[in-house]
Amino acid sequence: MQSIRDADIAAVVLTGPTGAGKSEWALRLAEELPVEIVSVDSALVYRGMDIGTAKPDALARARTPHHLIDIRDAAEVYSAGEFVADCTRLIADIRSRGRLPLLVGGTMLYLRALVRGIAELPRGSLELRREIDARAAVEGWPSLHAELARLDPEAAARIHPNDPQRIQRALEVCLVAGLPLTALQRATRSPLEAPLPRWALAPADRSVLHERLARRLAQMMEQGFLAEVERLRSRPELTARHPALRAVGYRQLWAHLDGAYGLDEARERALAATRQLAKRQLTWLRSDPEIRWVDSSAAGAYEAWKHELRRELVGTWPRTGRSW
RNA sequence: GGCCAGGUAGCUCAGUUGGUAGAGCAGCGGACUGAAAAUCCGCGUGUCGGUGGUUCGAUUCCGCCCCUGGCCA
Repeated sequence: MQSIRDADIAAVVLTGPTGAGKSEWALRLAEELPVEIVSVDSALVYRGMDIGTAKPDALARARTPHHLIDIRDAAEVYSAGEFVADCTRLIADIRSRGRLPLLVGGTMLYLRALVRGIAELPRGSLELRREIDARAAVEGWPSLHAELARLDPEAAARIHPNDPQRIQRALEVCLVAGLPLTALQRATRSPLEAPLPRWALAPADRSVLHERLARRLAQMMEQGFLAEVERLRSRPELTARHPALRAVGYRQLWAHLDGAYGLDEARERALAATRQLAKRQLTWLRSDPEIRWVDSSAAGAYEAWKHELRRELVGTWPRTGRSW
Protein backbone atom coordinates (compact mmCIF):
# COMPACT_ATOMS: atom_id res chain seq x y z
CA MET A 1 0.00 0.00 0.00
CA GLN A 2 1.34 3.37 -0.97
CA SER A 3 1.02 6.17 1.52
CA ILE A 4 0.34 9.85 1.49
CA ARG A 5 3.45 11.98 1.43
CA ASP A 6 4.03 14.53 4.09
CA ALA A 7 3.08 18.08 3.24
CA ASP A 8 0.29 17.07 0.88
CA ILE A 9 -3.11 17.37 2.33
CA ALA A 10 -4.07 16.39 5.84
CA ALA A 11 -7.45 14.93 4.96
CA VAL A 12 -10.46 15.44 2.74
CA VAL A 13 -13.58 17.00 4.22
CA LEU A 14 -17.08 16.29 2.98
CA THR A 15 -19.56 18.48 4.82
CA GLY A 16 -22.93 20.10 4.16
CA PRO A 17 -26.33 20.54 5.77
CA THR A 18 -28.08 17.62 7.38
CA GLY A 19 -29.87 15.35 4.91
CA ALA A 20 -27.81 16.37 1.87
CA GLY A 21 -26.39 12.86 1.39
CA LYS A 22 -22.85 13.19 2.77
CA SER A 23 -22.76 9.71 4.27
CA GLU A 24 -23.88 7.99 1.07
CA TRP A 25 -21.22 9.78 -0.93
CA ALA A 26 -18.58 8.92 1.63
CA LEU A 27 -19.49 5.24 1.51
CA ARG A 28 -19.47 5.30 -2.24
CA LEU A 29 -16.01 6.80 -2.26
CA ALA A 30 -14.90 4.19 0.24
CA GLU A 31 -15.71 1.56 -2.38
CA GLU A 32 -13.15 3.13 -4.69
CA LEU A 33 -10.40 4.42 -2.42
CA PRO A 34 -8.78 3.13 0.76
CA VAL A 35 -10.33 5.68 3.08
CA GLU A 36 -11.27 5.71 6.72
CA ILE A 37 -14.16 7.91 7.73
CA VAL A 38 -13.94 10.30 10.66
CA SER A 39 -17.33 11.59 11.75
CA VAL A 40 -17.57 15.33 12.37
CA ASP A 41 -20.88 15.14 14.17
CA SER A 42 -21.76 16.06 17.72
CA ALA A 43 -24.75 13.68 17.84
CA LEU A 44 -23.18 10.56 16.31
CA VAL A 45 -20.80 10.33 19.25
CA TYR A 46 -23.64 9.05 21.45
CA ARG A 47 -24.46 5.40 21.85
CA GLY A 48 -28.15 4.50 21.73
CA MET A 49 -28.97 7.37 19.39
CA ASP A 50 -29.06 5.69 16.00
CA ILE A 51 -32.32 6.21 14.17
CA GLY A 52 -32.83 9.91 14.88
CA THR A 53 -29.22 10.74 14.04
CA ALA A 54 -29.23 8.76 10.78
CA LYS A 55 -26.14 6.99 12.03
CA PRO A 56 -24.34 4.77 9.48
CA ASP A 57 -25.52 1.21 10.05
CA ALA A 58 -23.55 -1.86 11.07
CA LEU A 59 -23.03 -2.98 7.49
CA ALA A 60 -21.52 0.32 6.43
CA ARG A 61 -19.33 0.38 9.48
CA ALA A 62 -18.17 -3.17 8.87
CA ARG A 63 -17.16 -2.33 5.31
CA THR A 64 -15.40 0.93 6.05
CA PRO A 65 -13.70 1.96 9.30
CA HIS A 66 -15.66 4.77 10.98
CA HIS A 67 -14.32 6.87 13.84
CA LEU A 68 -15.80 9.12 16.53
CA ILE A 69 -19.12 7.31 16.45
CA ASP A 70 -20.59 5.74 19.64
CA ILE A 71 -17.75 7.01 21.80
CA ARG A 72 -19.93 8.45 24.55
CA ASP A 73 -22.88 7.47 26.68
CA ALA A 74 -25.90 9.77 26.29
CA ALA A 75 -25.39 10.97 29.86
CA GLU A 76 -21.88 12.18 29.06
CA VAL A 77 -20.71 15.25 27.22
CA TYR A 78 -18.36 15.70 24.33
CA SER A 79 -16.84 18.95 23.18
CA ALA A 80 -15.23 20.84 20.34
CA GLY A 81 -11.91 20.73 22.15
CA GLU A 82 -12.03 16.98 22.55
CA PHE A 83 -13.01 16.65 18.92
CA VAL A 84 -9.99 18.60 17.74
CA ALA A 85 -7.65 16.45 19.81
CA ASP A 86 -9.32 13.19 18.78
CA CYS A 87 -9.55 14.11 15.14
CA THR A 88 -5.95 15.30 14.92
CA ARG A 89 -4.74 12.04 16.41
CA LEU A 90 -6.96 9.98 14.10
CA ILE A 91 -5.78 11.79 11.00
CA ALA A 92 -2.19 10.93 11.87
CA ASP A 93 -3.09 7.33 12.63
CA ILE A 94 -5.00 6.81 9.41
CA ARG A 95 -2.24 8.37 7.35
CA SER A 96 0.32 6.18 9.03
CA ARG A 97 -1.70 3.23 7.76
CA GLY A 98 -1.39 4.64 4.25
CA ARG A 99 -5.06 5.43 4.06
CA LEU A 100 -6.90 8.63 3.30
CA PRO A 101 -8.77 10.27 6.19
CA LEU A 102 -12.21 11.35 4.99
CA LEU A 103 -13.89 13.74 7.42
CA VAL A 104 -17.65 13.57 7.05
CA GLY A 105 -20.23 15.56 8.95
CA GLY A 106 -21.98 18.82 9.61
CA THR A 107 -21.00 20.05 13.06
CA MET A 108 -19.51 23.28 11.84
CA LEU A 109 -18.05 24.42 15.14
CA TYR A 110 -15.97 21.25 15.21
CA LEU A 111 -14.84 21.82 11.67
CA ARG A 112 -13.92 25.44 12.27
CA ALA A 113 -12.04 24.50 15.42
CA LEU A 114 -10.04 22.04 13.35
CA VAL A 115 -9.38 24.57 10.60
CA ARG A 116 -8.53 27.54 12.80
CA GLY A 117 -7.49 25.85 16.00
CA ILE A 118 -9.12 26.27 19.36
CA ALA A 119 -7.75 27.99 22.45
CA GLU A 120 -6.76 26.00 25.49
CA LEU A 121 -9.51 26.74 27.91
CA PRO A 122 -10.76 25.10 31.08
CA ARG A 123 -13.29 22.41 30.25
CA GLY A 124 -16.92 22.76 31.22
CA SER A 125 -17.88 22.18 34.81
CA LEU A 126 -21.36 20.80 35.36
CA GLU A 127 -21.17 21.80 39.00
CA LEU A 128 -20.30 25.41 38.27
CA ARG A 129 -22.93 25.56 35.55
CA ARG A 130 -25.52 24.38 38.02
CA GLU A 131 -24.50 27.13 40.41
CA ILE A 132 -24.69 29.75 37.69
CA ASP A 133 -28.10 28.46 36.61
CA ALA A 134 -29.31 28.71 40.18
CA ARG A 135 -28.11 32.29 40.42
CA ALA A 136 -29.74 33.14 37.10
CA ALA A 137 -33.04 31.77 38.37
CA VAL A 138 -32.89 34.22 41.29
CA GLU A 139 -31.14 37.28 39.83
CA GLY A 140 -31.89 36.86 36.16
CA TRP A 141 -29.39 36.66 33.29
CA PRO A 142 -28.96 40.44 32.92
CA SER A 143 -27.38 40.48 36.38
CA LEU A 144 -24.94 37.76 35.37
CA HIS A 145 -24.20 39.58 32.16
CA ALA A 146 -23.37 42.63 34.31
CA GLU A 147 -21.02 40.54 36.39
CA LEU A 148 -19.32 39.32 33.25
CA ALA A 149 -18.92 42.94 32.19
CA ARG A 150 -16.82 43.45 35.35
CA LEU A 151 -14.70 40.32 34.85
CA ASP A 152 -14.31 40.53 31.08
CA PRO A 153 -15.72 43.69 29.47
CA GLU A 154 -14.75 42.59 25.98
CA ALA A 155 -16.59 39.30 26.26
CA ALA A 156 -19.63 41.05 27.72
CA ALA A 157 -19.66 43.48 24.81
CA ARG A 158 -19.56 40.59 22.38
CA ILE A 159 -22.11 38.40 24.09
CA HIS A 160 -25.74 39.39 23.94
CA PRO A 161 -27.45 39.83 27.35
CA ASN A 162 -30.10 37.32 26.23
CA ASP A 163 -27.61 34.57 25.44
CA PRO A 164 -27.51 32.47 28.61
CA GLN A 165 -25.32 29.74 27.22
CA ARG A 166 -22.46 32.07 26.27
CA ILE A 167 -22.78 34.22 29.41
CA GLN A 168 -22.55 31.05 31.45
CA ARG A 169 -19.54 29.72 29.59
CA ALA A 170 -17.68 33.04 29.76
CA LEU A 171 -18.32 33.33 33.51
CA GLU A 172 -17.30 29.74 34.00
CA VAL A 173 -13.96 30.31 32.27
CA CYS A 174 -13.29 33.56 34.14
CA LEU A 175 -14.03 31.95 37.48
CA VAL A 176 -12.09 28.75 36.88
CA ALA A 177 -9.08 30.37 35.20
CA GLY A 178 -9.03 33.53 37.24
CA LEU A 179 -8.49 35.40 33.97
CA PRO A 180 -10.82 36.98 31.44
CA LEU A 181 -11.99 34.58 28.75
CA THR A 182 -10.88 37.13 26.17
CA ALA A 183 -7.28 36.91 27.41
CA LEU A 184 -7.31 33.15 26.87
CA GLN A 185 -8.84 32.91 23.43
CA ARG A 186 -6.35 34.93 21.46
CA ALA A 187 -5.41 33.88 17.94
CA THR A 188 -5.00 30.17 17.42
CA ARG A 189 -3.60 27.99 14.64
CA SER A 190 -4.85 24.76 13.22
CA PRO A 191 -3.23 21.69 14.80
CA LEU A 192 -2.96 20.29 11.28
CA GLU A 193 0.21 20.89 9.33
CA ALA A 194 -1.22 20.32 5.89
CA PRO A 195 -4.17 21.84 4.02
CA LEU A 196 -7.65 20.56 4.62
CA PRO A 197 -9.57 20.76 1.32
CA ARG A 198 -13.28 20.78 1.97
CA TRP A 199 -16.40 20.33 -0.07
CA ALA A 200 -19.93 21.22 0.93
CA LEU A 201 -22.68 19.04 -0.45
CA ALA A 202 -26.11 20.66 -0.79
CA PRO A 203 -28.90 20.91 -3.32
CA ALA A 204 -28.89 24.26 -5.09
CA ASP A 205 -32.57 24.65 -4.30
CA ARG A 206 -33.43 24.83 -0.61
CA SER A 207 -36.90 23.37 -1.12
CA VAL A 208 -35.34 20.16 -2.45
CA LEU A 209 -33.49 19.81 0.84
CA HIS A 210 -36.71 20.50 2.75
CA GLU A 211 -38.48 17.72 0.90
CA ARG A 212 -35.65 15.30 1.63
CA LEU A 213 -35.76 16.19 5.29
CA ALA A 214 -39.50 15.55 5.45
CA ARG A 215 -39.09 12.18 3.79
CA ARG A 216 -36.22 11.25 6.04
CA LEU A 217 -38.12 12.09 9.21
CA ALA A 218 -41.08 10.01 8.00
CA GLN A 219 -38.70 7.08 7.48
CA MET A 220 -37.18 7.55 10.90
CA MET A 221 -40.62 7.40 12.47
CA GLU A 222 -41.34 4.17 10.60
CA GLN A 223 -38.04 2.75 11.77
CA GLY A 224 -38.95 3.28 15.41
CA PHE A 225 -37.56 6.68 16.31
CA LEU A 226 -40.20 7.12 19.01
CA ALA A 227 -39.28 3.80 20.65
CA GLU A 228 -35.63 4.84 20.60
CA VAL A 229 -36.50 8.02 22.49
CA GLU A 230 -38.70 6.05 24.92
CA ARG A 231 -35.75 3.80 25.63
CA LEU A 232 -33.55 6.77 26.47
CA ARG A 233 -36.30 8.38 28.52
CA SER A 234 -36.74 5.25 30.60
CA ARG A 235 -33.24 5.69 31.98
CA PRO A 236 -33.75 7.53 35.26
CA GLU A 237 -30.44 9.39 35.15
CA LEU A 238 -31.16 10.95 31.74
CA THR A 239 -33.08 14.20 31.49
CA ALA A 240 -34.18 16.46 28.69
CA ARG A 241 -31.41 18.85 29.77
CA HIS A 242 -28.57 16.50 28.88
CA PRO A 243 -26.74 17.82 25.82
CA ALA A 244 -27.33 14.60 23.89
CA LEU A 245 -31.08 14.90 24.26
CA ARG A 246 -31.26 18.45 23.00
CA ALA A 247 -30.58 17.01 19.56
CA VAL A 248 -33.08 17.74 16.83
CA GLY A 249 -36.00 15.30 16.90
CA TYR A 250 -35.05 13.77 20.23
CA ARG A 251 -35.99 16.91 22.07
CA GLN A 252 -39.41 17.20 20.45
CA LEU A 253 -40.29 13.51 20.84
CA TRP A 254 -39.17 13.64 24.47
CA ALA A 255 -41.45 16.64 25.09
CA HIS A 256 -44.30 14.75 23.44
CA LEU A 257 -43.72 11.77 25.75
CA ASP A 258 -43.82 14.25 28.64
CA GLY A 259 -47.28 15.24 27.40
CA ALA A 260 -46.32 18.68 26.13
CA TYR A 261 -48.10 18.13 22.81
CA GLY A 262 -49.44 15.44 20.48
CA LEU A 263 -47.39 13.27 18.18
CA ASP A 264 -48.40 15.17 15.04
CA GLU A 265 -47.24 18.42 16.55
CA ALA A 266 -44.02 16.81 17.77
CA ARG A 267 -43.29 15.61 14.24
CA GLU A 268 -43.99 19.02 12.81
CA ARG A 269 -41.78 20.72 15.39
CA ALA A 270 -39.02 18.18 14.86
CA LEU A 271 -39.11 18.77 11.13
CA ALA A 272 -38.99 22.55 11.58
CA ALA A 273 -36.06 22.21 13.98
CA THR A 274 -34.26 20.10 11.39
CA ARG A 275 -34.82 22.71 8.68
CA GLN A 276 -33.50 25.38 11.03
CA LEU A 277 -30.43 23.29 11.74
CA ALA A 278 -29.76 22.93 8.02
CA LYS A 279 -30.13 26.68 7.57
CA ARG A 280 -27.62 27.41 10.33
CA GLN A 281 -25.20 24.92 8.81
CA LEU A 282 -25.49 26.73 5.49
CA THR A 283 -24.76 30.04 7.22
CA TRP A 284 -21.53 28.57 8.60
CA LEU A 285 -20.57 27.22 5.19
CA ARG A 286 -21.13 30.53 3.41
CA SER A 287 -18.67 32.12 5.81
CA ASP A 288 -15.90 29.67 4.87
CA PRO A 289 -13.99 31.26 1.98
CA GLU A 290 -12.30 27.99 1.09
CA ILE A 291 -15.38 25.85 0.83
CA ARG A 292 -16.11 24.30 -2.55
CA TRP A 293 -19.76 23.76 -3.24
CA VAL A 294 -21.20 20.68 -4.89
CA ASP A 295 -24.83 20.74 -6.04
CA SER A 296 -26.10 17.38 -4.87
CA SER A 297 -29.14 17.53 -7.14
CA ALA A 298 -27.22 18.15 -10.36
CA ALA A 299 -26.96 15.25 -12.81
CA GLY A 300 -23.68 13.36 -12.40
CA ALA A 301 -22.85 15.32 -9.27
CA TYR A 302 -20.97 12.50 -7.60
CA GLU A 303 -18.80 11.80 -10.64
CA ALA A 304 -18.03 15.49 -10.99
CA TRP A 305 -16.97 15.68 -7.37
CA LYS A 306 -14.81 12.61 -7.78
CA HIS A 307 -13.14 14.24 -10.74
CA GLU A 308 -12.35 17.34 -8.69
CA LEU A 309 -11.11 15.21 -5.86
CA ARG A 310 -8.87 13.26 -8.16
CA ARG A 311 -7.27 16.44 -9.41
CA GLU A 312 -6.74 17.55 -5.85
CA LEU A 313 -5.07 14.29 -4.97
CA VAL A 314 -2.81 14.09 -8.01
CA GLY A 315 0.79 14.09 -6.85
CA THR A 316 -0.20 13.75 -3.25
CA TRP A 317 -2.23 10.61 -3.22
CA PRO A 318 -0.75 7.99 -5.58
CA ARG A 319 -2.97 5.95 -7.86
CA THR A 320 -4.77 3.38 -5.87
CA GLY A 321 -7.06 1.78 -8.39
CA ARG A 322 -7.97 1.55 -12.02
CA SER A 323 -10.65 4.24 -11.78
CA TRP A 324 -8.08 6.54 -10.21
C1' G B 1 -83.80 26.06 2.97
C1' G B 2 -83.71 29.11 7.97
C1' C B 3 -80.80 30.88 12.17
C1' C B 4 -76.02 31.66 14.50
C1' A B 5 -70.64 32.10 14.42
C1' G B 6 -66.55 32.80 11.40
C1' G B 7 -63.65 34.20 6.57
C1' U B 8 -57.29 39.41 8.25
C1' A B 9 -49.50 37.21 6.69
C1' G B 10 -47.67 30.26 4.62
C1' C B 11 -50.45 28.52 9.67
C1' U B 12 -53.16 29.92 14.41
C1' C B 13 -55.30 34.29 15.70
C1' A B 14 -55.55 39.69 17.66
C1' G B 15 -57.17 44.49 16.09
C1' U B 16 -59.10 48.95 13.82
C1' U B 17 -65.59 53.27 18.64
C1' G B 18 -64.33 54.65 10.05
C1' G B 19 -58.08 57.55 8.62
C1' U B 20 -55.73 50.90 4.41
C1' A B 21 -53.22 46.48 10.28
C1' G B 22 -49.79 43.23 14.31
C1' A B 23 -48.51 38.95 17.59
C1' G B 24 -46.90 33.78 18.07
C1' C B 25 -45.29 29.89 14.97
C1' A B 26 -43.25 28.82 10.14
C1' G B 27 -39.85 31.01 6.55
C1' C B 28 -35.46 34.12 5.29
C1' G B 29 -30.60 36.57 6.64
C1' G B 30 -26.71 36.81 10.39
C1' A B 31 -23.53 35.63 14.79
C1' C B 32 -20.80 31.61 16.77
C1' U B 33 -13.67 29.33 20.81
C1' G B 34 -14.88 22.52 25.32
C1' A B 35 -23.32 21.81 25.60
C1' A B 36 -22.97 23.59 18.99
C1' A B 37 -28.37 18.82 16.19
C1' A B 38 -26.65 24.08 21.21
C1' U B 39 -27.45 29.28 22.20
C1' C B 40 -28.62 34.00 20.43
C1' C B 41 -29.63 38.50 17.09
C1' G B 42 -32.32 40.78 12.93
C1' C B 43 -36.29 40.82 9.00
C1' G B 44 -43.79 41.60 8.82
C1' U B 45 -47.61 45.06 2.03
C1' G B 46 -51.04 41.34 3.40
C1' U B 47 -56.52 42.59 -3.20
C1' C B 48 -58.21 42.45 5.85
C1' G B 49 -63.52 36.50 1.14
C1' G B 50 -66.16 39.07 -3.39
C1' U B 51 -69.19 42.94 -5.00
C1' G B 52 -72.49 47.18 -4.65
C1' G B 53 -73.85 51.24 -1.28
C1' U B 54 -73.27 55.22 2.71
C1' U B 55 -68.95 58.50 3.52
C1' C B 56 -64.03 63.42 2.16
C1' G B 57 -62.29 58.38 3.32
C1' A B 58 -64.58 51.43 4.24
C1' U B 59 -60.66 46.08 6.21
C1' U B 60 -64.13 48.49 9.93
C1' C B 61 -71.08 50.53 8.93
C1' C B 62 -75.28 48.61 5.55
C1' G B 63 -77.21 45.29 1.34
C1' C B 64 -76.42 41.14 -1.72
C1' C B 65 -73.29 36.98 -3.14
C1' C B 66 -69.51 33.08 -2.21
C1' C B 67 -66.94 29.76 1.29
C1' U B 68 -66.32 27.11 6.24
C1' G B 69 -68.28 25.26 10.91
C1' G B 70 -72.46 24.56 14.27
C1' C B 71 -77.68 24.34 15.36
C1' C B 72 -82.73 23.89 13.37
C1' A B 73 -85.72 22.00 9.42
